[in-house]
Amino acid sequence: MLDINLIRIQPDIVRQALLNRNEDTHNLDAILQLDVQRREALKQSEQLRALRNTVSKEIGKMKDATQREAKIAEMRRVGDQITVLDAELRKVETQLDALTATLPNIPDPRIPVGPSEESNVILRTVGEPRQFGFQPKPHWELGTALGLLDFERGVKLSGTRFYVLNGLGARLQRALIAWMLDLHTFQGYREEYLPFMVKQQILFASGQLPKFKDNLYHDAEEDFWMVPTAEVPLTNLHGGEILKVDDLPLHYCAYTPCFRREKMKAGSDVRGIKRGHQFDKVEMYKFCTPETSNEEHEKMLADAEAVLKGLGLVYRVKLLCTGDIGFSARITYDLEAWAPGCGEWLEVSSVSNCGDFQARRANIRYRPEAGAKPEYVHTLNGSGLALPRTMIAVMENYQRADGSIEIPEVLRQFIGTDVIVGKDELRRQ
RNA sequence: GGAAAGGUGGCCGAGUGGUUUAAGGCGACGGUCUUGAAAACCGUUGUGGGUCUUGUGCUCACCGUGAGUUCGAAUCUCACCCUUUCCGCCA
Repeated sequence: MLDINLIRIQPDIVRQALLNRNEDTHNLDAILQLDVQRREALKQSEQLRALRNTVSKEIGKMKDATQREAKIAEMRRVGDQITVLDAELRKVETQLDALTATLPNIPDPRIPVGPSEESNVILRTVGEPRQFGFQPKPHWELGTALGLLDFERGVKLSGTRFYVLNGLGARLQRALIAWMLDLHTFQGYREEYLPFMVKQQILFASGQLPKFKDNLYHDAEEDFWMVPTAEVPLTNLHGGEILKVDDLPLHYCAYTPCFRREKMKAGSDVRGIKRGHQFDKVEMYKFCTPETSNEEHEKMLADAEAVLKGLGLVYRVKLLCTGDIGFSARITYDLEAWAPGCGEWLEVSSVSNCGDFQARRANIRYRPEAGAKPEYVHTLNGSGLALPRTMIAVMENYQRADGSIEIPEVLRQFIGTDVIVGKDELRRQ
């Protein structure tokens, strides 16, 4: 949520931000007008309330019955006026809030301006793609041959784009989760186990609602919404709180499944486990002061990169442009891992600084010093990492000519083997 | 799911329609005293909005949430949420 004072005083900044994001600006003019109406109605209503408050107190002390009745009648009329004004005020406020809630965050001036992903900038590529002495296979071939992946049974259970991980396939994912959480804990993030279903308000605060309702799953009868990312419950962990400045920055990490209703383009990403309605992710999250958020953002990027480095994967770092960053973000780095089998750079992480945008929606503040007014914290989130795509990168990069898959060093103690050779070995496990 | 009791400031806790402008206490902060500290004493104390004469300013709202009754609601009515205890069910 943007500060209404900012919108009022510097509407041009907001207008330019919308244009840079390739979004239209007509809501902005409506907001400015509603804001004027709101303050006018509020002023009138409050003046009448002030009058009623003082007169009502006098009524309580009045002895003269006639005089008393006259004042009561007068205040009854004032009350009626207040009722009318308040109804008007509520209407205006509802409209104003609805429109303000649709305004995205203002992009950081450091990011490239551009209407679409074409304008994203690749900052660096880390590592050299491995040279294979054979044609590397895509993970769906490797996985099914080794008995790690079962697409048919996934479809049987839940339909297209669902899959089952078998045996060491499931175990590889669990090993990745356990190792990543341990790594992040070592990096200073506290591990949290969170609800996977949350209330509607929680999704509003992190910025998914109202705009992206179509991408969410929810219970038809109860106010339960399936989380699309751990960022949602993590943002709201401290919702409505005034944090102690000495406790900042707060670092959290969490493993959750993620549920996303996505309109999948027919024919794209159909094969394999790259994109589905359900996937697992380990997430990092920070609450910090405005002064440190840029620095914390860079550190979080390094923490996400450490996961890729630990796994020995080749990746590149992308700085997203104004047209491609998320609704709540001011600046976002994407990390893309190289997958030689399917020949793609796979987005495995997105590391964003949301500034005070989510903190306003979730009302998360801190007191800079004793006695000072509370101010909004900054919030940051980053994947560390998304599991299916990390699985793809590991499987495809560590495959050998005979179709077996070597296990990255760091995962061996979690999975209990150095190599996945095939179904026969699976049975012996 | 059933029954009962509850929900008031950072915390405890009083408050059943009008000196409540939410008592009192604890804590915290500031001051006096002290070589220093403690104690004692004095003072201060939440959040958000509006407004201008930017002030120790004025004003509105906030006692779980939302409606309602009333000239006036923490207080009365209704609905809902949450907590605690007991019963039932359950991995």
